Amino acid sequence: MKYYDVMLPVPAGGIYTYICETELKAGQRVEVPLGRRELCGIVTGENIEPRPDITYREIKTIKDDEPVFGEKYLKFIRMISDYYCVEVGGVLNGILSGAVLESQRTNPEVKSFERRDITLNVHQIPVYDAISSELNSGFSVHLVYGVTGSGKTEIFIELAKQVIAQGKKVMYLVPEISLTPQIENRLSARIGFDVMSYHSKKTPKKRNDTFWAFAKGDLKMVLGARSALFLPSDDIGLIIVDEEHESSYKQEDTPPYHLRDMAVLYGKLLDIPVILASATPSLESWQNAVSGRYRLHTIPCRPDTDMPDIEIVDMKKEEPIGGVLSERLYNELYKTIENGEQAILLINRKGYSHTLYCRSCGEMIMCSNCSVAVTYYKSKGLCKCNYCSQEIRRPKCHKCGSDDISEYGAGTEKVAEALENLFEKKILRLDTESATTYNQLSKMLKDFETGEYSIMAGTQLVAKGLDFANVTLAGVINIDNMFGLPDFRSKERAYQLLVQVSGRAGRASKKGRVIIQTNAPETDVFTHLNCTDTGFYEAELIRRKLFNYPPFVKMCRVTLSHTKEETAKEAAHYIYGVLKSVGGDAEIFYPAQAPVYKISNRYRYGMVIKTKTNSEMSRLINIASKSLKENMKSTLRVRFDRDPQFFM
DNA sequence: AGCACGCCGACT
DNA sequence: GTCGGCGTGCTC
Repeated sequence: MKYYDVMLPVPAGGIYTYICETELKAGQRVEVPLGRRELCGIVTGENIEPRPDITYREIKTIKDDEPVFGEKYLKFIRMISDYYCVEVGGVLNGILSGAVLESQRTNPEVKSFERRDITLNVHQIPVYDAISSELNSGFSVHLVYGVTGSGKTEIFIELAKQVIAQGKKVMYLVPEISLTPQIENRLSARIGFDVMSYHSKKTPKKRNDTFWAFAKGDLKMVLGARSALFLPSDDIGLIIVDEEHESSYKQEDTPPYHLRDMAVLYGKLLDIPVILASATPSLESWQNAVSGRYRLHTIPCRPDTDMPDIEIVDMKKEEPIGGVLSERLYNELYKTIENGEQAILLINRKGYSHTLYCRSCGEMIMCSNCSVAVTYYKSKGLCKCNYCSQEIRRPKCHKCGSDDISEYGAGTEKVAEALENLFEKKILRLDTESATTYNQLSKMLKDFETGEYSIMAGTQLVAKGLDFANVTLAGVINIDNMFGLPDFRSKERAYQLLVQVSGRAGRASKKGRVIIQTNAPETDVFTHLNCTDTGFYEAELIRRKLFNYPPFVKMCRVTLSHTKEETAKEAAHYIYGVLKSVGGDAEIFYPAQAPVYKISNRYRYGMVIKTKTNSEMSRLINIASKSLKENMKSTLRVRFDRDPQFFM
């Protein structure tokens, strides 16, 4: 009879000790009683010093004959726990679905078939060779920098084949995989084995199958979203993070991890290579590449493909047609339709949102639980709060009680309406409201491809990797509101979005045109939009250095929330005092109401910490966390958002 | 996270 | 009188 520590998905703690008659190894799953429920957890090891003041209970069932999670995997969880100041139970809860943790092992078939080989071109071979030579030299990070369509995927496939041939496994991580399931088949055909995908929109059954096929079965390569990084396996040989700059890689829930950073950390722990890829890298990765920490591999523009002409239209000199289009963009759209070609229009939603206001007193309609304006969804005929998800059917003014409510601003719906009136044609509207499921989206894309629509107008979704041969015009209706956001990355995001939209036009034989409407044509993001022009990066790095922003400093946003405003405020000031006294040369901002100071009836205060190094940040937030636990009410919630991506 | 215990408001 | 609201604290 021995005592074993078991890691459980319990947010407030995580490690509990149990008695077991059978000999157990770290990494095996067990079912244990906790309070009056039963939970599945992972054995982390034997406990040789059980405490006399606790009556230990017995492990109920042993779910695995052999370990499923390796020692390195368990270490990885502890590292995430330390880095983000989240208990291991909270980490486990946030990275693995409960259903998978409780699942019974399955043995899904992984088919193999004759693979279709492709030879790499002269631009791909040097990159392949450089990375290939380091596949067996332990940990290294490679930043592959090249436009969409430059053939990055082909390079990764060849590298993956090499890793698989050595009996190791490959993780291929992409943002929003649920929107592009075709690539699963494309990869399979090229690899010669089934490649399964793993993401939250898959059915629990399919997720379990992929989990077991990768952990214990014959699945050699998994394609997945953020969560796929946490599929355990003993012999992972390569991790690829595509579109590494995507901010959707940052998890909003606990733990607030960034997939790219976790992939690099895991790669270091496993001592294997990690590939990051993007046409528009994050400033963080770019700086790591130019400083030599990461190897930079640039795929040059293909000389045989004409890059689109990019034109900036000064909207200050325009009288917008239909309230949205410059004369230039209107004429080009007209010409495009007449030539039987297609156009993609980007409508940047942020700051242009369809909020509601009261016609009698002018007040904006706010959510009753949160300090944000509600958003109006015309197609559904209701209002919704994007923070607490509350829906309101008959909005009323909170100030004067009037129900004479009107909409304000122009979202995708309004722009699409205006365009339909101008061109007397149906416009395909593409955004996360009009395309909620993959099937819906898939149908819309197909309808566009077959030429049923001439114009596709939508949010950032239209910029993401869609490839239509007949699209010759890309238009940006509005982009300026992206610059004004209270976020040091706003320029970087605008730049990345513009480069991506530009890449949508003229991808086949026809030359493309890009028209960008703006009120600030002198802004420098517009001047470096061409393929692998690094001018923006150089200028932006200087600005980041000058103003002390990442990648030159480490950042953490501390948010404290409580149902009583005073308690949240007090806690914030208390922590500020603690940090000031131990902070050394760290920059600690005076606490203030969070940008959204109330969410779901909890008041939020926050402050930002900047330090020179990660280890200094770890030291500070660990002190803060401990001090809060000892001196503050347990109902107070603290969140340490390290390397924050969003400031709203 | 769940789940129970416990202490205050309005109702079969 | 009790039903039920959610604040508080614990689970090996």
